[in-house]
Amino acid sequence: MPSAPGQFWLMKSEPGECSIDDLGHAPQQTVPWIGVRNYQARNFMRDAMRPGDGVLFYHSSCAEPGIAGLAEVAGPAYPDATQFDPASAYHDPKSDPAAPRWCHVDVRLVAKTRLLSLREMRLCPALSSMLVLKPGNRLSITPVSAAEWSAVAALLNSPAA
DNA sequence: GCCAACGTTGGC
DNA sequence: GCCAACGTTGGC
Repeated sequence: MPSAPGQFWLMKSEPGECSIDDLGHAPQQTVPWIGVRNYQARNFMRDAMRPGDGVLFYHSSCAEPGIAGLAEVAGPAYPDATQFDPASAYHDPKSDPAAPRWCHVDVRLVAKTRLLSLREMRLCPALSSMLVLKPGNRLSITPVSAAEWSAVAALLNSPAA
């Protein structure tokens, strides 16, 4: 656990792209959070995240969506190199190298946890305010309140429902 | 594979 | 600056 993170976030990752185990096997257990092409999510990383902030690592678009581990923001945001790579799926021809449009932070593993499934999250009244549970929410990065973070931590420390 | 939600694009 | 069309996300 981060000792005293300033803020908390939930970050979605498709396990086929980068799972919690992929994060654990990465150098320094840290991955660059490349490929975000949504302005709101970018703004969270660029303007609001601080090194040490707590991250709920969430598996999306998979058989068992849910929180798979805890992580932390490893450093400040910097330009996403893939936006200038024509061979990359994340290439953005409209981005000006003199004023890069997309940036990202690095994310470091804190602890792999049991899977707190989306289904179980929905059953917990203390989590009902979480943005990720709102119908139709597709934002890949969402802020998490201290109360929500604590409630998630409590659920992770108890057996699956 | 379906489909609802919603962000982005582009014509006007 | 409106808004319809389109593309993407992501749970089911």
